[in-house]
Amino acid sequence: MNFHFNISIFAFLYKHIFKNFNEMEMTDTSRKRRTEIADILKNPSIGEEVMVKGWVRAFRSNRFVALNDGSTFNNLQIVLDSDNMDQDILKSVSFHACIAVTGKLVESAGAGQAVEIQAEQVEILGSNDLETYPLQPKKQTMEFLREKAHFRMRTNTFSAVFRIRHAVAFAINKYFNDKGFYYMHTPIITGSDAEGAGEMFRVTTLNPEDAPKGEDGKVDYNQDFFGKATNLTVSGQLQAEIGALAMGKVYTFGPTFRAENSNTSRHLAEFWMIEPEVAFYDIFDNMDLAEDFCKYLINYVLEKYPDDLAFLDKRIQDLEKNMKKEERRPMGLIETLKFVIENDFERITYSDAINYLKSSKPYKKGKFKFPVEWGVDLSSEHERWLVEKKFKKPVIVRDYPKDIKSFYMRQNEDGKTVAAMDVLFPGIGEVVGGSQREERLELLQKRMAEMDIPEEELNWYLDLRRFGGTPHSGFGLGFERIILFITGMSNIRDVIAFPRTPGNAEF
RNA sequence: GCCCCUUUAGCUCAGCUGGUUAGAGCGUCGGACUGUUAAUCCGCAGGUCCAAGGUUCGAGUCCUUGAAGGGGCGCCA
Repeated sequence: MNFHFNISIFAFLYKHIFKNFNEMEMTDTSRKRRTEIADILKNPSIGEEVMVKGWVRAFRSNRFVALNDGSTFNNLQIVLDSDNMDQDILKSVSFHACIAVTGKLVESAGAGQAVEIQAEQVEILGSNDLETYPLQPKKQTMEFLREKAHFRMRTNTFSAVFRIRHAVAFAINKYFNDKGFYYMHTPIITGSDAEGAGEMFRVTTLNPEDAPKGEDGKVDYNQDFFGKATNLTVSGQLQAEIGALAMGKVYTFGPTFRAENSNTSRHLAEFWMIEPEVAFYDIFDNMDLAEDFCKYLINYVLEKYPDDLAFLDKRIQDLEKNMKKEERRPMGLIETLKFVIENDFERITYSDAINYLKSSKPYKKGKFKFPVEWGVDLSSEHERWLVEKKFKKPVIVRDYPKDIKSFYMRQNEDGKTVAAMDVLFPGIGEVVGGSQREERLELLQKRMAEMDIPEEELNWYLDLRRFGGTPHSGFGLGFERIILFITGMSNIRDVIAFPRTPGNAEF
């Protein structure tokens, strides 16, 4: 009785829970285990029968399919015997259709690839109607593909970009882990609006059309979800300092939101930022870390993703063929990346920068639009001149005038400057912004008062100085900006899957 | 937020000082093709010239306003 009961339970489970699995086995090609194309190309087992699944990148001569499954930049060639095939299936083998192929892996008879599959069975997993499908097997503009963001990852360019994006994200965690940093998650929703890094997005559950009002007629955020006004984070730095002053070395790596109306190829409203924060580090340790970190990330991609980089490199060269010499990049992509990791970043002070700019040709000829004067922030034309013309490599500028920088930066002995540093890269400008933090309570309080930052909001931050404080430093690195540099793409909207910018939040 | 540019076939573009039925390449579709590498070759189809208003005998072309996209600048990472 018991035995029979168990049997029927099993039959029930099999029938209902494993039903889908059972149905999958009905199709012949699905029964075998699928092999990823990256594995086949890395370690080809000639003569063996394999099954691959992927998307058709090209179909030539009624015979050759270039198949890509995303596991690698490279395609696998499938050879079809079109005469001895179901003609309906053959017709469905079209651009970007999804297919499963079973066949024998053989050495390729043609040039251009080492191995190929002699197809014995082809199954159409997802057909593709080319009369309505927007993508074409040809060069398409970035602007067009941006509008078709749900398809653009199927292209060589974007799949390469997003593989590299993954690689850099992984390398960031590896770098810090190997160096004994702790990965810290700082809040996405913050109750502090004193962070001073830009306009914030309000987070609320109140009905904007019918929000409760206080006696002063203003919205009463005491009745909001958190009992106070809250926003999306613009920086995890202040909270990361809490971590650094307890765990020594920490870093954050998460989304950041800025409601600035910035319309440039270097700004996003939602982007990812890496913020290491280290106890006992001064501004020079901080610069060493920033430089070593940037070089590590670039080197990691050069070592692990050469095929993707080579494609992006060639893509840029093709693009620049029709451009005037002075508009082209001075070096190829891979050449530039190698140059950056093999040379020291130039290190100058803000005052040096002003002097260099004042003795520059464009300054003397009156070509700069913005004033070059001690105390005024460098504008992007000045930064570009320093990086692209004067030094021709990344430049770290430090010791900025205190009046153009944030309240928490450590005041220097001269009484005029703070221990701030920016790392500037060719083509994209500021990639890193950081500083040694002001650890002296009185000086910090004085600075906050001068800049009208209420102490009550940041008492916890001041406590870090009151109780067991120490000198410490950190910086923020724009994740998409470093991806922009490594991939050689020219618009930041093309290195994030679903860009959020003023007036645009599609997908 | 400011300045500049663009908008013509599915995509990328040409279209002269306003003047017949608006063109090309690529793609699609149809055909050929068993060693191709965004294959190639032959053929057909495909257009509310961004929108609204205006000037004119006549507007893809000139003017005004708006929209969308791009580039530069500011703010920053």
